[in-house]
Amino acid sequence: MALAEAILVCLTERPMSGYDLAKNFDASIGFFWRASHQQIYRELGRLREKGYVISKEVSQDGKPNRIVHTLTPEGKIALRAWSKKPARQPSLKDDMLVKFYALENMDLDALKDQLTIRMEQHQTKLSKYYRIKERYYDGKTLDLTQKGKLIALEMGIDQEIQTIKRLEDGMRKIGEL
Amino acid sequence: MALAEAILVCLTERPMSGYDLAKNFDASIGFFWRASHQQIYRELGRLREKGYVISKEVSQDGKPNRIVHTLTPEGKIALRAWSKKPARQPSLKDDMLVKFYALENMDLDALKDQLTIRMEQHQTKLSKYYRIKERYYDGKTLDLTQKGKLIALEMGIDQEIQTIKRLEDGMRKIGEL
DNA sequence: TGACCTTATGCAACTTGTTGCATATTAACA
DNA sequence: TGTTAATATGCAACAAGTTGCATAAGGTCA
Repeated sequence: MALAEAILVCLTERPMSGYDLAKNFDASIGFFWRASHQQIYRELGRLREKGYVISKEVSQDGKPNRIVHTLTPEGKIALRAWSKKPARQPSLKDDMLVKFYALENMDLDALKDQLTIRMEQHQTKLSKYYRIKERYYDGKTLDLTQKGKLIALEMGIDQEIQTIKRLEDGMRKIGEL
Repeated sequence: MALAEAILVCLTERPMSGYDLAKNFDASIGFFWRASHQQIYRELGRLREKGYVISKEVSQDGKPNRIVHTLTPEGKIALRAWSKKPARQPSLKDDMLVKFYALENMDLDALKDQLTIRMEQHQTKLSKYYRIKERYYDGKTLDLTQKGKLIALEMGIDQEIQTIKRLEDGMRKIGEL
């Protein structure tokens, strides 16, 4: 389960509240590991129990109190240990591929519409990646942390490009039937 | 939830037992939607409750009885209805990308080993796909059912090729650090 | 003034997926 | 003769992920 580790990774940067983490997941590490705020809060509870983070309530005026979570040395050790454990291969689960597989039983026009929507979604994601790359990485001097993030980002970019190509190809093929 | 539909798709071909379905998932549709036999049996129970399949016990001598599940007209209608519902975009969840993202906190040598293993796994999958393509599809006259399966297979092939390239690229990049 | 958005946290119920185990029969093997 | 593999089914417990809701303070818009 990499959610715990994804949270620990975020906390290496700086202490954060659950809310901060949820925002962070939406914007950066969440490209590679999606999680809802409910999941994050539950996981933070477990990380606290294990002693991988310590949590402190901070009062703010006007807004509700924040609970800020800080990575402990034990947490950092756990993260390092995780880096040595084999990464499990991601499960290729895709409705769309099942639909292609079952083409005979499908409504082709509906499938084409879905393909179009999917292509747009991937295009949106790609544009987002490009914007981040330009803004934070292009033409900058990068340290190791940033270089790692850039590699991950570039892998994400390639993945989106290839996915869009593949979907276009699928669209062409069902058009030729 | 496409597990129910993946099972229904399999049953459009012919009535099958849970065991047959589990085998089938290992060999064909499971490339795109993985499921354990436990999951399949549980889901078959639900499909029976909804009236999408009917189940009959068939005695065999020597071996334990099989429970053979047949798709009902209601099941076929449900499948058609599903084909019109938007496909949800697959969640890109990948340990490896999280590890790249968190490069600074990772053990680089361990990461390289993991990359090598991952590349081999994808290579194995690719070879499997090629064997199936050669054996069942190349140079054959295909009906609509088979054409759909071929498109899905070709998308799978492309996905594996691109993934391997991407991993090689990542390997090269961390080598250059 | 009411409706809605943002910040901030979290419970409860449910579905989905994984792991481990249990049962039963036959055939092949060493 | 005992072990293992293949066939065939399934429960139980747990982990992970989703959906819906609840709370609470303040700000913005019409």
